[in-house]
Amino acid sequence: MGRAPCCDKANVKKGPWSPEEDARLKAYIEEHGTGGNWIALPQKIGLKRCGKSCRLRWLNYLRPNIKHGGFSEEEDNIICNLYISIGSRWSVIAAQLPGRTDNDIKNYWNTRLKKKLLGKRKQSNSNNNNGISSSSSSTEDPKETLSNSALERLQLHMQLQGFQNPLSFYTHPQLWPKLHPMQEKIVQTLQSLNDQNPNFLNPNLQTATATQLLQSQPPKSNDFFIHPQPNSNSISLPCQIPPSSDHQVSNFLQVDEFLDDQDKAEGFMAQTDEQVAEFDWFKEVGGSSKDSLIWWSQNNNEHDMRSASSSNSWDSTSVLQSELMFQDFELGYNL
DNA sequence: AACCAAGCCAACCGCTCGCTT
DNA sequence: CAAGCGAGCGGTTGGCTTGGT
Repeated sequence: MGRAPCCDKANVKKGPWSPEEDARLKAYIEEHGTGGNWIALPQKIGLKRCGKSCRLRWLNYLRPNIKHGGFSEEEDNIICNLYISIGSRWSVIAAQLPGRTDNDIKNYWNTRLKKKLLGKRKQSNSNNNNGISSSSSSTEDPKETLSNSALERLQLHMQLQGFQNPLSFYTHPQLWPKLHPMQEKIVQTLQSLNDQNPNFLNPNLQTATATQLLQSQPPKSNDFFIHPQPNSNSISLPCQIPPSSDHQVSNFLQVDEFLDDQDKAEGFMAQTDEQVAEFDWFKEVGGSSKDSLIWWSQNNNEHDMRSASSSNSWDSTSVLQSELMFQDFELGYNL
């Protein structure tokens, strides 16, 4: 069935709202409320606007107690934590930040917070390129063919979730569309680290604030969350970070040391061209992680314990998301 | 001063969900 | 049960601003 348009597009004004329109809409809603029908509202007021547009204007701008800009470090941390935990569910994230709108948070994440993390990567990467890894400089480098969005998702996922929660995804083979050989190396190495130091991953961890959030606002039907499997192998999942910033930082430091060790460890260095490429890729992700994790841990260390919403647990985002991510990944690598 | 690129953000678009008929 | 509809959501776009050359 076709869907009828919500309004007569031809007779609807688009673009920025004038102060007069704002005033009319605000005055009407403050006096009468929305009446539960946004579609009919603009006609009542005499505005040539789509009902959806009115709703958006009210929610994102005219509504009382709206804050614009000036995000605090604490808010940054909450946004980052929740993004990693639940993904781009901006309305859920916004619900944890009074006065903030989903649109604001989404814009803030896309324009600043994400770059705050990835910017470190670029800086780190350019430094690395002055040294080793010249073999990946070809324009045919598979990395270059990976779409930016996929690369960002992959990097952020690896940086912020993977290293926070190193095995949450990788130790569920049934969830893997297909593993890149480098990912297998990562998993193996992290497993090895965990074998050496059981505290590297702590299986006996507490529940997630983010999970609780999602229980109050359940995921959509096509979402799927990874839950602990009591009978799984030695490394139980998900590896939720215990409610101690010390633990968190400790894990960061170990990852940091791990990455440094890998930089130095010739034994780990790839021997074939393919392996060199893989290693370059790993260094790119890993190198960025180091810096970002430092930033992350520092900020978390300063602020995370102050907010109940600032969860220290790291539920996986949906498999759908991960699969899409790896579909892009596969395309990029032509796996 | 002029031009260009990047950053930023308000607003739009199209989709899904859930309620009503 | 299916169709119709509005609300809500997340992704994307377009235009303004800012900074660099």
